[in-house]
Amino acid sequence: MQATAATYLDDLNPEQRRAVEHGGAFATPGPPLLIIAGAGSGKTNTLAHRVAHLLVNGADPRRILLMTFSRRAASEMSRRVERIARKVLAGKAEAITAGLTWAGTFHGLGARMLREHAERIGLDPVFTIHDREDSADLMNLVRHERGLSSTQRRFPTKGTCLAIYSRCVNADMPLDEALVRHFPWCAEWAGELKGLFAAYVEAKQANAVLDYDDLLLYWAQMMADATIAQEIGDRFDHVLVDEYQDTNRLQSQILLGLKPNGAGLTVVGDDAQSIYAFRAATVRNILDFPDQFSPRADIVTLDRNYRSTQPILTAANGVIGLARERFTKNLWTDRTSSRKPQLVTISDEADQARYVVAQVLAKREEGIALKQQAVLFRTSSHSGPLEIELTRRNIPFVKFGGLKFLDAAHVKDVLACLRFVENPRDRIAGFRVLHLIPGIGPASAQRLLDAVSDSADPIARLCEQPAPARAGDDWTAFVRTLQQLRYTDWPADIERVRHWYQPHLERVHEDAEVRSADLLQLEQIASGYPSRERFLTELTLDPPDATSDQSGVPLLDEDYLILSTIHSAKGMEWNSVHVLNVVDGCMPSDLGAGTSAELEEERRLLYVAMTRAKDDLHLLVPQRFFVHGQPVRGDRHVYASRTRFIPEALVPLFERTSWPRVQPGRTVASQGPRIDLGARMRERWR
DNA sequence: CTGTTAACGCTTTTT
DNA sequence: GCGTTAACAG
Repeated sequence: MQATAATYLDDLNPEQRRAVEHGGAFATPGPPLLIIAGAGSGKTNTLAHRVAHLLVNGADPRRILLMTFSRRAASEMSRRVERIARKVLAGKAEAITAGLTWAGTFHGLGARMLREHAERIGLDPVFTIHDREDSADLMNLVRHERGLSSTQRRFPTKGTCLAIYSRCVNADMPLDEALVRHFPWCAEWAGELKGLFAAYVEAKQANAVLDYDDLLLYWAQMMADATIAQEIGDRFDHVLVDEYQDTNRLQSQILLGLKPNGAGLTVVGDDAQSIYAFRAATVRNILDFPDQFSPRADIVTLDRNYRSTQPILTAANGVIGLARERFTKNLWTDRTSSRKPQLVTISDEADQARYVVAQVLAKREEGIALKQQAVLFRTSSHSGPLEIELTRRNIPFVKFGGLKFLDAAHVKDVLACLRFVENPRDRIAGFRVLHLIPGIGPASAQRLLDAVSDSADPIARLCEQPAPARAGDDWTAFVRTLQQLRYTDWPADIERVRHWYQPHLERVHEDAEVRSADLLQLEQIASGYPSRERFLTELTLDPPDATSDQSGVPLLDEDYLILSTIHSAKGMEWNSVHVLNVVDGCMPSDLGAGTSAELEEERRLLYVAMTRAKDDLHLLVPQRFFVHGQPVRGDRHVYASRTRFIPEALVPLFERTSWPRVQPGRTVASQGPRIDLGARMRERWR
């Protein structure tokens, strides 16, 4: 290696460097490697250095498979790789990292792999992908057809059915076992469920659609064939997987199919941050990884934390230290500070929102941009009161996680129309579109779909159908649009759909203007994709993940506060972090406190939230919750208590405060505004 | 058969 | 407070 080339590794600590240089600096793949990377230990940086190191030393970027948890993580990785590579390769770096085309999520890469091999595995190459809601709709259809919607005793809902199905697939678990372990209340329906799932699979095949699980399942099945597995495995010299603690059985099968002896395989993760067991991720994947190979995979542990101050880390270690299972490492740092994390008692959620706003504005006065601050919560809806307060005070924010723009009915309508012309066998899409036309209800829609389903060109056949009795002009307009869409013209297609849809939008929805703006935005997004197929696929697999108070994400140079579910905050960091509702019932969620495994996952969730903070951490404990489902001015409430994950013994690791500050002898009414006013004055001149 | 209304029940985290 | 489903009238 040239002496100058090594300088880009100089900033790494010895363990990081060992991880980066593992297997020798050559184009030939080395033995398997497991990197256990604690929170804030420079994991992304290390992985990016490893990729850059491989490239600098002659690895072919097109032969590197990089699997990350989200699309965002993949592009962040590519960005960093390029930056590092540029130090050595200067102008050539960009061209080389541009060759890094196999970087993305398991699901995204799976879709691409399957489309490439579609013919060989008997899949229609124009298959479309169902998101969760579409899958539930199809499940519901099948459920209905099989007479399961009118049973004497209530049959599980479509959502539950899908969850059971998904669990079986992702955990590679027989139905009976999945029922006993995760859905005991549905066990009496085992026979019916089995029949339902068989019919659901047939329906998907008849419709030429894949659901999320299929992308992994088909891929894994494809890898079970030795010939294809070798062919695909041989396309890659290096396979790197990020966030390995959050992968499931199916994903580890795929990985093993790609590289049976582990050569060129690198996985990175942290067993203490495993928070996706609810979708069948298993921490066993990471713990058992080394022993799947002989000789055993090498392990590098990164336990030096560069992110948080010592008091924050000590508190987080305290929380995770009470877990039932010991973890593989203890984090340490040399970032000293005298400031302990705050444990703040507040009266209710409204005060919680006011407190956060006051603190956030105060921080900004100290020079910490809003973007450097985040508010985290267990459940998307927990941020409701805060969102109202932020909107009222005109503070811009962006929210990650929870309900997405793509889940809105009007957006789904437009997408369904595009999906239907792309894949006319997709009955769920077809049904949704036909149903929009006034005068066409469920019966007519089914009849129309039946009439064309056997045709070689269903769209053409549909256009020839006589107008349904009460549809009239609306039918004519629909047919005209379909004919325009038969041969794709991208992105003009989406504009045509929008024009056709506009009158229906205005007829069905009160707030047509707002929704109409959303559709314009969708059209904007669409223009960034090269084709209709790519747009539909990638939008389903990587939906834009932020929503904000204005429609659309604020411009990049604007400053805005980050609101995020803890799950969506994975891998991120901020100077200042507020965690909402650190009370029993929210954390752990009372839905997730059933089994001890679920409870442990909730504990790790709090750990993940706490370790996002660099300098300042506030855990908020509102004492009173208003109960939902009562008259507007209702006063029914429950009292909550501090989360069980911070028992009395851990309290000394925090600074306890309450807000508004209670002074003896004063009544509540006389306290509030004192702290707010300063901020409000400043607010005026923003 | 379609569209409207009333009652019901459930309610996390995400690819 | 929400969306979904069942019942009912047109």
